[in-house]
Amino acid sequence: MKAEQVQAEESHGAVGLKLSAVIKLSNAEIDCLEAMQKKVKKLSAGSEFVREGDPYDHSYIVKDGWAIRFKELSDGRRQILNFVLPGDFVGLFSPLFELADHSVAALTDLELHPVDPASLVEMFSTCPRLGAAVAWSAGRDEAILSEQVVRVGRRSAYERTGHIIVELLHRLRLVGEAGQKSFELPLTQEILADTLGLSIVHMNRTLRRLRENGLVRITGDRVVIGDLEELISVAEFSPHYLLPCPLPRKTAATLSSV
Amino acid sequence: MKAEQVQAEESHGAVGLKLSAVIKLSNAEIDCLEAMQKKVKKLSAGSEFVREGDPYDHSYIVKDGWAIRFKELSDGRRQILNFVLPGDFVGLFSPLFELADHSVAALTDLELHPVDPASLVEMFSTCPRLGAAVAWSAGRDEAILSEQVVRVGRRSAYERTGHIIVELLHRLRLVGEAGQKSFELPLTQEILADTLGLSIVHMNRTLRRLRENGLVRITGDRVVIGDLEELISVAEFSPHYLLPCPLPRKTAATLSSV
DNA sequence: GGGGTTTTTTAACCTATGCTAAGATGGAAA
DNA sequence: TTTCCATCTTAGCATAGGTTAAAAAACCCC
Repeated sequence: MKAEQVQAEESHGAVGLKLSAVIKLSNAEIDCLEAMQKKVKKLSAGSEFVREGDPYDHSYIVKDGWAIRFKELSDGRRQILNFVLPGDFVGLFSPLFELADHSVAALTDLELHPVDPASLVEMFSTCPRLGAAVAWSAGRDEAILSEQVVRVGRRSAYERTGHIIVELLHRLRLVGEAGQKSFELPLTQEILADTLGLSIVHMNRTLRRLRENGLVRITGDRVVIGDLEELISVAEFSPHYLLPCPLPRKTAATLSSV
Repeated sequence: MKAEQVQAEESHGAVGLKLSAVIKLSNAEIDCLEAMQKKVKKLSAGSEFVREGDPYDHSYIVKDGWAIRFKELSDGRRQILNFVLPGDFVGLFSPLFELADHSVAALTDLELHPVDPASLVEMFSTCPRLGAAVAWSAGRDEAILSEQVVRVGRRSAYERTGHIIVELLHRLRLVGEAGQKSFELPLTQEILADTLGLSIVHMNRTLRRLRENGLVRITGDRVVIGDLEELISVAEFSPHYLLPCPLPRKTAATLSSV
């Protein structure tokens, strides 16, 4: 944990860690990134800080903690769209919309950096390479959402569960929050069920099966993966939608000409 | 059909129609939009023009026809992520990625405008308001994908089917391709099933039920909605994630200062 | 450290949806 | 016209996953 902390500091927060996997950050870009992380807003676990149908105000960068983006139906059914982890953006495009199309709630105590639209626009024009990295992050979020559609639409409960665990492992590793085969998972089985489109009871059955097969053990709020290779194979997990690929040459050339 | 054609011409293609619902296009912006629609690439129905795992090359604007974005699992299961309609962008962010994370195939004969990354970047810097409208379109695509997660994760087969029909009605209306309660639907029940995460047989059963209840009738490749209010209510459909809202005042102010 | 709340776990039973199979329909090609 | 192939439709049966209920375990808060 200490080592992770230090590395995070050196990389200017979780978001710095994430983006520096895409571009090597210059000093100007580091300054720009730091400028966006001046303010800190603290929220406690459970607070719903974006509500579907309400007017948007800010975008945020998550400094620390977990959140969920979700939608609810009138009879109480809830679908979680995605987990929001340290280094993630919340509502990056929101300045372009009048009203929020989904809600966001803190799963743990949360530290956010509010980012106002003007400084975002400025960032895109003064640091285009950094802007491209941020846009990469937005594109990756969309890829994660796509994978969520496949998970929920075409995979069995067993496959879904394995798949999201491996996804979280990869995403958390990138921001220095996971070991080789384990990580903190600060959420209940109900939350998992609402993410994977399952009932709580079947979620529990499925986790038991994964445990009995030696693939994954969840104790308290920690996940330990017993057989990662087998899990990846069962879930048919391919990490390429998550990987930070350094900007393609062509794109880099285009941008640096600005 | 004639009237629609004419309106589309006046608005500089389906994409012009869509974006002009967000910002009133200036002459400079119209020129910029036209410049992106110089080239036309024609593809015939069934051709898979983006393949998961292949390197990306272009972004496209759809001039005419339908396509699907989808992913496949190794045993043949397929999940369609979204339909691509006239006026939509394909792979807007793709220049930022090395490899495609999903495939795209033409459902009908297709006319595309290839857009090269350099002219996109230029568009964002020379016509920021147009850029904002394009970003709005990207954000809306993400909202559509979110709704797809909810559909597939938490709605019944009956609700899912009603919901996507109303969504398509709205999306097509915006680009002048749907009447008040009917539109062309150039796809098989298999495609619908792969969109909604259902088996073909159950898709058929569900459509029969909608027909028997007088909500929707699909004949050949045309959808006619019998009772739109009831359909919206059954599906718990709310259009706000699709609506073109003129850019919020604050955002417009921020952008025009650039 | 005890009482209350939330979460997990299990069992028994039920249903929406999947699967297999086979006939009907319809359009394209020859 | 006839043939062929894809698509649609229906029937009958199978099952993954939902529901209800209730006990056990874990977690809080005084």
